[in-house]
Amino acid sequence: MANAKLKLTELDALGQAAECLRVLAHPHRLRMVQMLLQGNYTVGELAEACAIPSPMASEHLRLMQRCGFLSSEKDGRSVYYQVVEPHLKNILGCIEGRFGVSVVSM
Amino acid sequence: MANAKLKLTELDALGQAAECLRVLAHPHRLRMVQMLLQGNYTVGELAEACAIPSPMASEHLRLMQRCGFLSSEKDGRSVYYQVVEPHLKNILGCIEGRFGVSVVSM
DNA sequence: TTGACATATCGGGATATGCCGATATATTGG
DNA sequence: CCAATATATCGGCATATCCCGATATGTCAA
Repeated sequence: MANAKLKLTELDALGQAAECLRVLAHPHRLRMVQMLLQGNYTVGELAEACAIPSPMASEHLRLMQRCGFLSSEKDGRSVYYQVVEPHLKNILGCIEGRFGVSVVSM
Repeated sequence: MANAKLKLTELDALGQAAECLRVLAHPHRLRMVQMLLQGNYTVGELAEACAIPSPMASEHLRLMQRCGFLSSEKDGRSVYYQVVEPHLKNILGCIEGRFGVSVVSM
């Protein structure tokens, strides 16, 4: 396999990609992204759906916001988060294709 | 956003997905997968492309093999690895779309 | 068989991450 | 103002991960 034409991404860019994947690589954060791809939710609603206390949900959301996945919008004493990274939809689609989804009423 | 119909993946399945993403979330492992999606390479060739010693490449490859991403095939004193998880192609496609690729002769 | 090479595995030290309790900062209603 | 609610932040402990040096296994060539 020597002297082949390869399409490669620079190693430092792959370092950034790895950082993004590490941020995504958590079950609660994956569920939050999965929900936010389908609608608007507050910190408290996301926390409840993950069965974790709100402060911990807030930390996860802040982490995803700092790496450019999410943005937030304040409304009264609630804060709504939205997905702003377009590639997340595709990646979540991969995960859903591999690990399954079921329809739930919330 | 209450009483909406949501498509959700079970939390324990998302835990498995998160494990897979953590395995993938490393620049050297990403480069190895990127190369193996385009051809067959030995441990030594992958190590050289990542600028790391072969024993470390071997550890990365074993990790990816244990979680079902890769399989290996021995040929003399070389070992060739291949991608066996079909979703990796799509995920790497996302990463390349987001972080870029360039054509390289190796 | 010996020496060289390719790959695999082991042990440890530095660093990062997840989680939790506690506390802090808004915002609303009474 | 006061109490209650929603969100954010801080300190620290337990654990996991990364990387490296050293060693082990397996294969070939002479």
